[in-house]
Amino acid sequence: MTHPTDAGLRARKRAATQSTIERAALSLALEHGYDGVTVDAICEASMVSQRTFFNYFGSKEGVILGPPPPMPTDAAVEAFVHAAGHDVLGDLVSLLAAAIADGEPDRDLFRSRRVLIQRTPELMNREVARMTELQTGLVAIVLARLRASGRADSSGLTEEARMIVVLAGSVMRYCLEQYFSGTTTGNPREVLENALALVRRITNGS
Amino acid sequence: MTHPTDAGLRARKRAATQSTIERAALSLALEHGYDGVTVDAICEASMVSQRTFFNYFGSKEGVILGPPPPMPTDAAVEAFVHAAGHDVLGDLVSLLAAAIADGEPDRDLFRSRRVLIQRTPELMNREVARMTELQTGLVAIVLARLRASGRADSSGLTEEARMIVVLAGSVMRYCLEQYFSGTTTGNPREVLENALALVRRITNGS
DNA sequence: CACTTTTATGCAGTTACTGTAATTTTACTG
DNA sequence: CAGTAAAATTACAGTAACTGCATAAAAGTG
Repeated sequence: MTHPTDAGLRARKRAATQSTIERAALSLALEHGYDGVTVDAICEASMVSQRTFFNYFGSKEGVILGPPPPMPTDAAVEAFVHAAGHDVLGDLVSLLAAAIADGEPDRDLFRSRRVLIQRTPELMNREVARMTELQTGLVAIVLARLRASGRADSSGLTEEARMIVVLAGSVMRYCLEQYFSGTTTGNPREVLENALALVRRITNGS
Repeated sequence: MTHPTDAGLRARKRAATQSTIERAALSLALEHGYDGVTVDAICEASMVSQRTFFNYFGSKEGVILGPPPPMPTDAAVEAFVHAAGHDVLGDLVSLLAAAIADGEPDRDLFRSRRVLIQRTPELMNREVARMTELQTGLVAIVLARLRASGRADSSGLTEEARMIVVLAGSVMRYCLEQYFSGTTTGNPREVLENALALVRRITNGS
C-alpha cells in the first residue's frame, strides 16, 4: 500500500464504475420512478454493458436498495448476550440499530435511496424482506442471551426468543417508516427511544 | 336460476378451469419446488394457454398464494371501533384473525399452500408483504377506535395507531410462522392467545 | 516483455408478463 | 332453431429482467 487513498488502479476503477452506475440508477429512478427505468437505460447512462451491470449489482433492485443490512459484529453480539439488564427487546433493537448505522457513509446516496424506497411500495417490501431474512440468526442470539441470564431452558424459551425477534422487527419497521416519511425531526436514536416507549405503553395498558 | 348448485354453465366452467389450473400448479410446485416449475409447465398440465393462465391468476405466485387476505367486513370494523375495552392490540389481532379465517374453505389446497409457503422464502416474503399492504387502511380504523374511546386527539395519536398496527402485524407473522411450521398442535385461536400473552410478558418484564 | 488473473463485453437463451386482435364458446332473443 | 351479443380462450408478437458462456481487453507480476 503506497498511499492511503489508493489500493491499486484496479480497485479504484472498480469503485469508480460502481459509483457511476449507482448514481445513474438512482438519478434516473428519482426522475422516472423505479418502474419507469429499465436496466438498459441505466446501462446506457453509465456506459457499461448490461452484463457488467448485473455483475456488479445482481439485480435492478440491488442497485437501488444498496448493500443489505449487515449482521452485527461478533463483538457486539457477545456484549448483547452477556449484558446484565432485563430489557432484552430494547437491547436487541439497539444492537440492530448500531449494525445499520455503520452502513452507508454517503449522505446523498442514502437520501436518494430513502426517497425511492418511501415512494415505491415494491421496494419497501423488499427492504422489509431483507430484514426478515436476518431473523433466523437473531433467534439463536436472543436464545443465548436468555440462557445466559439464567432463564430455565424449558419448553417455550425458543418461542419467547422468536417473539422478541419479531417484535424487534416491528419496532425497526415502525422506525424505518417514521424516519423515511420525514414526519419526525428527531435523530434516529430519539425515534428509537420513542418507539420502544410506545410499545411498552401499548402493551402494558391493557 | 334453475338449480341451487349451478349458476349457469359459464360460471361452472370457469370454476372448473380455475380449479384445474390451481391444482396443477400446486401439485407441480410441491414436486419440483416453486422455482422448478415454469408457467408453461403449469399451462401444459392444465391444458390452457399461457394467456388464459394470466387472465385467471395474474402472476405465477398468485396461483400458489391464492386470494389475498381480505379486509375485515364493515360490520366487524364497526364493532371493533366501538368496542368498550382497553385491549386495542388484542382486539385488532382478533379482528384480523377473523377476516383470515373466512378465507379458503378447501382443506387440501390450503395445506398445499402452507407447505409451499413454508419451504419457499420468496413466497413467505410475498405473503408478509401482502399483510403489510393492509396497514394503511388499518391505521385509520385503529385511529377511529382510539378517538371513540375518548383519547385526546393530540399529536402522537396517529403514531400510536401506527405502532399498534405494526405490532399486530408482528403477532400475526409470529403466529403464521408458528402455525406453518407445525411445531404446535394448538388450534389457531390458542396459538393467537399464547402469542398475545407472550407479547405482554416480554414488554412488561423490563 | 511474457504470463496470469481480473474485469468487461457480446450474444444467445430463458422466463415472467402484457397488449391486441382474432376465434371459439356460451347465453339470450325473436 | 337461426342470429347475435357477450364472454372466454387463444395465438402472436413484444418487453424486460436475468443467466451462462466464450472471448477480448486491462492490470498486476516476475
